[in-house]
Amino acid sequence: MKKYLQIYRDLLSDIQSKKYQEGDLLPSDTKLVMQYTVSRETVRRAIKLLFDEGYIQTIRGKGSIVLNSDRVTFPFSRIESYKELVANNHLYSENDILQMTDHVDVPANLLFGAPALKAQRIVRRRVVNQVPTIIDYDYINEEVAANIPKQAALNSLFYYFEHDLGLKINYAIKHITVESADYDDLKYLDIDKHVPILVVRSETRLSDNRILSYTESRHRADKFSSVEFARRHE
Amino acid sequence: MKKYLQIYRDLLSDIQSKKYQEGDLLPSDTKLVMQYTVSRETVRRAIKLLFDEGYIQTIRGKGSIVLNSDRVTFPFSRIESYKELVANNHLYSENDILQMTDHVDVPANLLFGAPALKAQRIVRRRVVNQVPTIIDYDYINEEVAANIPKQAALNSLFYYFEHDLGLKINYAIKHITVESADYDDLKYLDIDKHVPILVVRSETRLSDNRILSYTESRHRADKFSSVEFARRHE
DNA sequence: GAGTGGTCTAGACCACGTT
DNA sequence: ACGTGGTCTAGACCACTCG
Repeated sequence: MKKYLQIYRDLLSDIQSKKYQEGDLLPSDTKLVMQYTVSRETVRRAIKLLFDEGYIQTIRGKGSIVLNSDRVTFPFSRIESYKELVANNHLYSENDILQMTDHVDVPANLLFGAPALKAQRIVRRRVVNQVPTIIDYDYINEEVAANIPKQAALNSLFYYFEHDLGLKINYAIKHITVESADYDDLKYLDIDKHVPILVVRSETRLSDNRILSYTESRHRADKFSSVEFARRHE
Repeated sequence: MKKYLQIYRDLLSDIQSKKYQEGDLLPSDTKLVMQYTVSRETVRRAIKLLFDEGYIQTIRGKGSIVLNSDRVTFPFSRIESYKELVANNHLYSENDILQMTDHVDVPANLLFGAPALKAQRIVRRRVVNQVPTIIDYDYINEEVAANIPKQAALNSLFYYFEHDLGLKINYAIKHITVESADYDDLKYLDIDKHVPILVVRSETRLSDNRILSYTESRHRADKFSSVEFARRHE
């Protein structure tokens, strides 16, 4: 077990359980060094992680202040599976599989500079609190994963990729726009044609930089909300 | 000058100038240690920064691969001033000041757990490539900055805060939704009432955790596009 | 086996805030 | 003056990729 991750998780869990509340100071570097009997750089790695993810604010000469981190909902700047999203936000949700097709072409112009690929196409609808809210079109690179079982698509593709196939998902490039509803949006989301659609098109890559999938996620914009933590650089 | 930042900037500039192209390997840690005559941890700080911001992918046993980073446009996960946005995207843009008012109340329910504050209200319109595209409502905390000159609002509030006032901007919490156009949207953006508005409401904080401002940024959604780099955690 | 990145140590000096 | 976080050093061992 990586030591800095253990310290990070311990502190994070204390923040999330409100043991440390907004405005509180975390234990100082020195205290954590003694408590965990590790070197200071190791402690600082854990602190840096909490800082990067917006859980704390570090102030020199003072300490590490806990910030308000009660912000979830649909994230742009991290990869989260729909299943995780539902769990984190305590939603009630159901999935339909609308289609599963093999050997579909994904043309290069949909991807961010990557060559075209053969994929398995999976179309799913997410029903949140009884309301049809999202249609996901997933194109899974057949060179990475083929013949995906229906049950994996019903449960969570990411869970299947990570736990069953042992794939390491690394990053995605997401393109966000707002568009008009198309025929299938009207049909499957049961909306009026004036309801806008927030569209997230993303290309997901593995740790070895292979393309795992291209996904188009179409959200009823009137049901959409996102909270992001943004830092100022340099 | 911080050594790791110098190394970071040198490498970043080589990436952006295409000296290192997509798929190329950066010099190894060992080479950078020799080149800059610094310790390895210092090199690794620079590499970690490039990794965190999505410029490279590190692969153990192999090296640091340069990724495609031709993605700009409106960012959610970083704080960027409108002026910087325009420069990075090579847009042609003009600003109108629609209103400047002193001593406006910002009620606590607009903020993320912070108490209400007195602010200077600045309303501006951004005209991008001749098209009125964004209306920004800024509420600047009067305890931090008061009597902001008109010229600062015309040029860049962030530039004024950072360079003229010496303030250190740290982070923001942004709330993103899609809404219908209101009366002022129709009037100042000159749009049809069916054009949706992408709304970003954000609370910006300084390094000492004081609130700098609350901002509501209303974008013509049909002109909006954003590209985000997202990582998978744990 | 040689080279790569990932983690860790035990020190050190500095800038800053509080007392 | 003292405690805090920020940076840096000169080592070390490990897991991994590649020829």
